[in-house]
Amino acid sequence: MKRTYIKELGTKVGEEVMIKGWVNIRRDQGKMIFLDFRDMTGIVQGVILPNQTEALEQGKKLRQEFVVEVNGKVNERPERNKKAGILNGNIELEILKITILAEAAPLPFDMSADGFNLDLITELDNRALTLRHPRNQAVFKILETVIDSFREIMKNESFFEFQAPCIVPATAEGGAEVFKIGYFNKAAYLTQSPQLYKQIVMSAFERCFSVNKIFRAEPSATTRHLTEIISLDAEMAFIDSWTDIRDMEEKTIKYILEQIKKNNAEHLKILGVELPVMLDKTPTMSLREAQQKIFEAYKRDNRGDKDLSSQDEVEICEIVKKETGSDFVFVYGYPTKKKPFYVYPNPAEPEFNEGLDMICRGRELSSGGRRINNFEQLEKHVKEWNLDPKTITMFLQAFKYGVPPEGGFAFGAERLVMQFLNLPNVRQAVIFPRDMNRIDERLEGTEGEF
RNA sequence: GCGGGCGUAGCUCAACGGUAGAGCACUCCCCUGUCACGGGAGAGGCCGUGGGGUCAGCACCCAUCGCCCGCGCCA
Repeated sequence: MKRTYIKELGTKVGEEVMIKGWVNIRRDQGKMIFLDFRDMTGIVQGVILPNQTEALEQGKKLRQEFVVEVNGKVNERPERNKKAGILNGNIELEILKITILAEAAPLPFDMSADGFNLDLITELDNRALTLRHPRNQAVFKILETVIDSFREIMKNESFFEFQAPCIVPATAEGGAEVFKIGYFNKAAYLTQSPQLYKQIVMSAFERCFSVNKIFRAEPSATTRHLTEIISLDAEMAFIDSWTDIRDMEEKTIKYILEQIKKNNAEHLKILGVELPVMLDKTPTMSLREAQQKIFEAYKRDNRGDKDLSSQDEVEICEIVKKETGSDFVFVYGYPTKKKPFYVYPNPAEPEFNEGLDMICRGRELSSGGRRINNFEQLEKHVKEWNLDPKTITMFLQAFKYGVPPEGGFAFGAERLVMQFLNLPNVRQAVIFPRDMNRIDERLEGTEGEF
């Protein structure tokens, strides 16, 4: 008999079917047993009636996560036993025969919907098992949608997709710490950003994007840092102003939110979360304006700081939410000297640049902005930033031969999911998170020190 | 890196200067309509580790390791 997926059982009332899946839970009533089965499409309740002596005997052996093949008949439930609002709430499978395909050891923790409340460390130490929980699957399905829909909107907007390299020579970008690796008898590094590569590719293709793993060796043990990150990067030429970048970024996020709403309604329901609100026009302000607003509302004077602190990001979002209802805000205009060499200084006020951050629900989700496209200006910045031009020869070569006014942006995919779903820790948005203290297993002591 | 908090059963957590507890999971028994059922019994602990003070410590003090949260750095 051909396998029927659990989601399809509702269309087979009265028919005999065969399903395959896992035992979600057993409710043993003695003379009859209820069993919930799970496959990749959903859950259904099965019942072994008292006259099915062979099936009862098999049913007694089953525990959670046993893998089974079940033959049975799809019945409409008696009226008083119907459950509204859940898949297969109106039907059940009358079990005729159970074949055990694989046994499962007793679970090391409670997988029930109510009891699934694990310490992060337990969750990650048992990833192979916790990945089976609907709540986790909901998160990772949404991450999948984020990446898919980023690709879709980029392609719809005529961006060319390329794969940036992960192994890079000495890095020119300041900021984040890099991982050094052995490369034959030389040193190389893991990329911390496809930034320079996407600018080179843009110089040939006008518009490009990449979905890339990037690596940060920062000793940051926080709820929002990883050492291995999925970076969603875009770069576009022939812009008139940094506001073109903002508009494209806004359009991108809007599309991603729409796709999540469309494709992941049931996952959002499982997680019990509301997506952030994006208005038609997202509020946009300069760094100094943001700091002024914070000063006026909270009497904390950070006017003059080079960037928004974590608390500033929380507060500016509170202010914007209250004033406009938006969960997003763009902040532009950072001190030129405090940002990477390629960021475009505002011609009217060169001490501030046209860098752009997007903040959502109190956390920075993205940074971007307009870049310098004039070769002489770029060379001047390389010198002023004390960079060795030899380490970015290929990058400079692109600009030597003519590059239009341009800019771009990047999102951390995991942090995006974290903010959209209100997860308390970014590790919950990654199936196999890497951080300072973990590569699958916890890194303890000095054993295997490099 | 700095600051704060927490380490008790497989998991999630109580309690308490004087005999170590619950819920779930596990083993066994009962249960014909449950909704990740219900009832009963059992098993399971060097109270993270090492010191110290006390007649007496899981509890108080010190050290150490681990984890969580915040800050810094960053996306």
